Amino acid sequence: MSVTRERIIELGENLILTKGYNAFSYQDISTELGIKNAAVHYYFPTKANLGTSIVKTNILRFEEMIDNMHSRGFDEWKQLDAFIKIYIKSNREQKLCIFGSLGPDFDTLNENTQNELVKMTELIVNWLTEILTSGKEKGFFVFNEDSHNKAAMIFSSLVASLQLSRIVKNFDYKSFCQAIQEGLKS
Amino acid sequence: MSVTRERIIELGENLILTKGYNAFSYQDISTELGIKNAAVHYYFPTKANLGTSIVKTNILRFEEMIDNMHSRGFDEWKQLDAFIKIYIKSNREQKLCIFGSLGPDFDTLNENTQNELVKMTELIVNWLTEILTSGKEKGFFVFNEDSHNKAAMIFSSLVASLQLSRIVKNFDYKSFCQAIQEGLKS
DNA sequence: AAAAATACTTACTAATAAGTAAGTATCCAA
DNA sequence: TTGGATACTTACTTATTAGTAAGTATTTTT
Repeated sequence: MSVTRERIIELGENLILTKGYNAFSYQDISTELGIKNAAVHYYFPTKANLGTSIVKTNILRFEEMIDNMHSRGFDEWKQLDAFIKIYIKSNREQKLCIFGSLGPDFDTLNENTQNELVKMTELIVNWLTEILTSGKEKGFFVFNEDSHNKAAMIFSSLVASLQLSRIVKNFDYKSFCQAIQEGLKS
Repeated sequence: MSVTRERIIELGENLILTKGYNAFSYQDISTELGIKNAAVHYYFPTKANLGTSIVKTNILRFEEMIDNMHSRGFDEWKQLDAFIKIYIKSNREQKLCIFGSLGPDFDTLNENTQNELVKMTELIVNWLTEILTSGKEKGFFVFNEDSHNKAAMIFSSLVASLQLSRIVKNFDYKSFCQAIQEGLKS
């Protein structure tokens, strides 16, 4: 596949994660890549097209990560830890996550992009629910809440705390993530 | 103060909570109010001006709520419950909260708006930290985490789950909030 | 009654946005 | 070697945006 195409997706994603979907333009991408605005339209006729592709890329990336973890025989703790590490990395790079960034713009998104975002979100929350459930059964995790609610809690915490971290000074994201994990022990 | 001015703030806030800051325009407001675009500029010369006023209004509203709860002698449970009820109401109205909506757009906001948003966020998180601390001291709340992390967790959960609720079908927001509160008992 | 403040409208400007049609250069395959 | 696919550029259009300058009607103050 085309290198330019991939760089557009990468740059578009970064712009969404820093400025938000409705604040970035094709010009932002084209000037950064040293090409013309129309060249971006060559690969992605509409912004909705690009948005959808970016979410689809995120879905693929997540599915690959899960497959990879399964093939490596990761237990529930390791899987959760790997997931949390993605957020720690995002925080280090001063970025949000795709859900936290596109979520508030949901109503302004194209139907296809909305559908992919729904797909991605359900994929993540359902996966989290499952590892919490099986981890609890195995005695790894201790919590009283319903697994789905607990999954939503952990996911929501990670998502919105990326925003908190950018806004509240001296917010210790790593310590926050540790607290989430510690909370699953007792 | 002017009725029109207040309706602009109210409408602007609603637009931020549904479409996001960068997706709404003065035209959205003026057509809804049956006035001209320039009339909105009469009250708020720039969009940054309006944004800042909206956040300031939210700060005032929050401070009034706290004062009100203090004068009514609300204990920590009742205070937390009142806070959570705001989110339940937002969810019922299919809205996000101002932090969850402006957070992702932070870098695109005017400096004054950013400062107010920081102020509001710290106000909320510090207040939550305080009631968690004193509630724990009194034996009302039971949790092992550091109060500040726990406050960030609860706040983040409430914020991002408003987004989750719009995106994931069959998400039971009330049950989710109950789970948060139950989690403070054992 | 005159002056001034209030609450707008009219009629714009300048910038930026997404998007497109038509053209060009390069490379690869038949 | 020629035709077509690929990867763009040039040069636009149309729409929308924030923002403004100048004018008008109404109310309030002096």
